[in-house]
Amino acid sequence: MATSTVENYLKHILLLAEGGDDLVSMGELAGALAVVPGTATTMVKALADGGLVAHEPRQGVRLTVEGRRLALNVLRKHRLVETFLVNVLKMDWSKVHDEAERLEHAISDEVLDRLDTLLGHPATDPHGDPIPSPQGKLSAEVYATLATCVAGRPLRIVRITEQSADFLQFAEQQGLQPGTELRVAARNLTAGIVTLRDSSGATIALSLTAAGKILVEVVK
Amino acid sequence: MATSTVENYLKHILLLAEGGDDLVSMGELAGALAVVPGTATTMVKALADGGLVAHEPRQGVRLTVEGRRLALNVLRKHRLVETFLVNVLKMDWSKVHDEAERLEHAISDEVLDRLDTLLGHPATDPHGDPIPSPQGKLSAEVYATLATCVAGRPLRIVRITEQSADFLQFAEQQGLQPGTELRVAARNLTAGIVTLRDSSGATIALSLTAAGKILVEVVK
DNA sequence: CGCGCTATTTTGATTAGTCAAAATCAATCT
DNA sequence: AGATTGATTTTGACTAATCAAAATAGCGCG
Repeated sequence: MATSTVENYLKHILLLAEGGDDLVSMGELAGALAVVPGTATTMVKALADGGLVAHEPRQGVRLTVEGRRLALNVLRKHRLVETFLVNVLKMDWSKVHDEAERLEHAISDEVLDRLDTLLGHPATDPHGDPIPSPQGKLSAEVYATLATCVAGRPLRIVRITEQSADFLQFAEQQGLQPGTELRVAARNLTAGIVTLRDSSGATIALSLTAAGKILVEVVK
Repeated sequence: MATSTVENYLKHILLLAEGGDDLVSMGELAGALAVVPGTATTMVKALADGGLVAHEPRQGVRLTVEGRRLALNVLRKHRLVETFLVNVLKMDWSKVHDEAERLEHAISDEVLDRLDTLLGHPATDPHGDPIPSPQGKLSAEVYATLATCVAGRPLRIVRITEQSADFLQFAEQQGLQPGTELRVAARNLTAGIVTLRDSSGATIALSLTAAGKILVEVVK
């Protein structure tokens, strides 16, 4: 079994490779892991020996097929655990990241699957980030809804999944249409109300049901 | 923060001290932790430096007040996690121990509290072992019920918490009275049925409600 | 072409935890 | 008492992961 240090290196290489090409520099990697560059070099060479990454000296590092498989499994654990902590344990989302950072290395694949079932196979975590599928697909085409996103993150509306004229008209009046950028200001699960704030600073209140019809993506 | 190795040493010293006096020999400790005796000696001296245990050379080791506090916290995490895995995730109880062994070192005190609330502040884990209170009381006087115990463990009835004549008469007819030794043969939560097997090998079926009225302790 | 800047790699040292095997202690048994 | 036995402690060595600081390789620029 990979140590949790190894899992962390793989996960960060995956995340850093997402934006831009898939070759990650030692500087970036060391920064993300909060270690000095020399440490990253040493570890990456060890990972390369184990067949988990390919190291191009002085250029950077890239995941092998096997390394990517492991990295996606860790990322899946991280995001499902975050979803569990927010949706089931009602934890404040600002605290869940650190918690998930430790739990992602401690839970077995079986617990992972059972959590997934308990949560109803969510497609994104509460930040709107996509959860890799069990088969290791990480789709950027999966969208969160306004009902499942935590407050704070800048979002952009991509689709309204409700065709009734009433609803569409209401949405349009509120300025809620594909392309609109906004963020969730507050989310009250017990009251079933989601409050939004658009770029002009105006707030809009929506029922949880209505919010669930509006697909969004995270603005980078 | 104590490393998970330190937490494991403390937890095992606590558990080994339970039966008999509170001085634990290096041999016992090394055996429980699956390390060679020399390793246990080295670690125990380090723990003594940190004020977590008192080491009587050639005699054994005992927890300090602070060490006991930490050990009870770890044990509480272990047993609540086990309860969560069995009651919420419906995991097979034979698998939960190893899982909890890892998770007990990964969850924060906040998650611990929220799990406790989610589970309704259980007094014992699914094995019938008492869960230490948040204040660090580990009561041997807390009993599990036949409704909450997993199958397999040898149990002894200690009390029937139902005074109606009907119920007591039924219990007596089935040979279910304080002192009777038996074990849970099967437990079907969805059907709400618990099947018992007494020392003669006979089986008795009970509703979950009825089983919940019968307090038991684990036979050592 | 050669110089210097910056990122990367190498080197040497450190910490936590471990094992194997040798040394030591204490208690018992003639 | 003296020898034997069994547990405990000590010693020396190892692995994984890290840092600090020195060495090196590329790159662009004059």
